Amino acid sequence: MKKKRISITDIANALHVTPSTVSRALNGGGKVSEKKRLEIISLAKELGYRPNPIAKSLLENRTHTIGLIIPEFTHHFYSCLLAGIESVTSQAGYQLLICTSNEHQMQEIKSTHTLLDARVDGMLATISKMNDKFEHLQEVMDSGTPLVLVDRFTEEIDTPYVVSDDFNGAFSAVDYLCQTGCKNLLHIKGPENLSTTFNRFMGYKEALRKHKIELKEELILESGGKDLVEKIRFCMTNFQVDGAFAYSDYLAFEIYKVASELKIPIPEKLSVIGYADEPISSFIHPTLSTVNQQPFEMGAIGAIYLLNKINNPDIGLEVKSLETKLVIRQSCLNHRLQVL
Amino acid sequence: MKKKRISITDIANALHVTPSTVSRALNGGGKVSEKKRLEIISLAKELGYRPNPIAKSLLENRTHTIGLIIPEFTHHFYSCLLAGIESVTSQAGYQLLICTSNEHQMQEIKSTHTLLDARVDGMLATISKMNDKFEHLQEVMDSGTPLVLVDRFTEEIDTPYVVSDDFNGAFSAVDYLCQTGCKNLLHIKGPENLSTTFNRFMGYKEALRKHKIELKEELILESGGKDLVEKIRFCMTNFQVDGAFAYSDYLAFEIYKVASELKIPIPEKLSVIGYADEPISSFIHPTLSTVNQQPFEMGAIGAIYLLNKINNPDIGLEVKSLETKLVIRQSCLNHRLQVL
DNA sequence: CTGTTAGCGCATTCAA
DNA sequence: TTGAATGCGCTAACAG
Repeated sequence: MKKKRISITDIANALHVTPSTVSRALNGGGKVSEKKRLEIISLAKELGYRPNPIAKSLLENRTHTIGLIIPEFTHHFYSCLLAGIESVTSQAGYQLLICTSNEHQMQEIKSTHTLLDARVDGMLATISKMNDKFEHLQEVMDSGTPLVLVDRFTEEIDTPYVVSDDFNGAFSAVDYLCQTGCKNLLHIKGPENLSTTFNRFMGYKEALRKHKIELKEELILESGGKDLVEKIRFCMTNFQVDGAFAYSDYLAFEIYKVASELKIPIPEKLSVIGYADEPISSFIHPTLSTVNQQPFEMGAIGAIYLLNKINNPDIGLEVKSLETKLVIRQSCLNHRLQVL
Repeated sequence: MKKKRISITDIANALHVTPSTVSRALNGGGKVSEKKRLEIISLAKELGYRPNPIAKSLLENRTHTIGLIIPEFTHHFYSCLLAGIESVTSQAGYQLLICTSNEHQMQEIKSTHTLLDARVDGMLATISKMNDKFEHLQEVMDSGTPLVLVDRFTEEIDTPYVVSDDFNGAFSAVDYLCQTGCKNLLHIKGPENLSTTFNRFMGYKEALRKHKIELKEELILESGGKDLVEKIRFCMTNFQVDGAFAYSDYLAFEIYKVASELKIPIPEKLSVIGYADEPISSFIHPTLSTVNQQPFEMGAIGAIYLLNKINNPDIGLEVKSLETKLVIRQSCLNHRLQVL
């Protein structure tokens, strides 16, 4: 059984004063005689008094709690995001209430309601992949609860966000491939309907354009279906692919598999760049070049934006497209680059 | 500004009844005339009324919230643990309040206070590595807040826990190495003062004893210092090491490095087994054999124990040593096993 | 069947 | 300087 915690009234009774006096003594507000003040404070300490934030929440209509919705926990990207968020919220004295959507819109909607019901002071959300409706987010906005979108965003909702600069991240990767001499560049796209998928694809296209390389539809693969490996195999056997840029590191590993099967050496005959800088990337053989999205910073900045908006609701719309870092490892040739 | 949510009183006023009546109508308790009941319910729905859990918490002295303390977020193990916990708690209608200790005792102590102050209904904790004092956990116990220890535990605190069966996990790994013919078995120990370090070491010893292999002190390495790689190199050059069991996958990778440097082929001349089944293990070359600890299950069971204790404080002490799974991959020879 | 009263723990009036 | 009263939103005991 949870023990009753000692309350302001308990110590008031013990000292034959009223709760109001104790409250004042403890909070410094109002005037309390020095003698009583010291008595009260020392007794409070002795009894291990700790104010009940629940009561204060009810009174102040705020909870010092921030709600977080993420698609899932087990991807390294989200772990880092979470760590970044936690580092700033805990610093600022806020608690973190966490929900997962499992990438399901239904669960995401449920989570927003849970967090709204919990009266969180603000909400951070990475919206799930297949979102096409945003009423639940609008509801959050309408309730007056500050909302910040992280990693993924939608133009439907007019609220601060922090995303990764996918366009330039992809551009820098493909640009590098082109600079090192690749001519036939495979791209494996991400899930449909995701802004990140679109933006990385645009970055890919832009880099090709810069290098005056014709865009070949047959080198652009959707990752959705079951037959991805076959499609990759088909491409690599028929189109002399010498460079590949994948939407994710995991998709890049699919390329590794096919290359190994077809005895195409990486990076000698094929340069590969993934996306996300999963820790695996630096352990796999050959180590995978990739684009680092700085998820920790993303989380931290998102949390800062949220705190800003909580503390000043009229603040202007803060948005950020976070710079990425191209990490070149063994999966890319680079001697041709040095020649340039 | 956070908008005032509509309350039971609002709808009471609108309908010219008292809040009590509304409360009864909405909760089904007590008698309310069918007519009023329907009126109230329909208006509540129309106005989007949602009960304020804060108020209920104050009244009931419980928050439907569970506090969680983990060392950090970014190791895959903890992500899975977290996912396992979340799956159970969300199912049961509990919220998750999360704190990190960053493996620092000070932060862990602060976190317990934060969660205690938040009046969580129960607490799940993975105690940090260097813990030598447990007053803060005793404080949690004394407050009457159910506590369950996960992954790491201490005999100082008499409360339910779920840990991995490190002894048998290690035993099965080393037993396998012995069965496949390894004679000189290196072991890299984990951090000092950790029960897991001790138990895995005991499993190692027991397996050697079973196979009547003499324990050689010089083949047992501490992982603490900076000079680990040198110590591994020294061992491998001087003692014809043909099998290695590391406290973690990452430590196993250190062995990979030295082996590669010394041109000792894995698994032909050296079989290696790590611990934890990090996702990296199945991507690295050669893929690493390891011991899977079932972190998701661990989290889930821990959460179940906690819920049990919350719902029935007098329940007996539930403890579990979770079975591990030996995962054999390319880093171990196995043909000799098949001969047996 | 329904209204009144009281109280969870606290801070903030207003009076004294 | 201190106490008394009020209310945050809700439920429960009691009284009609």
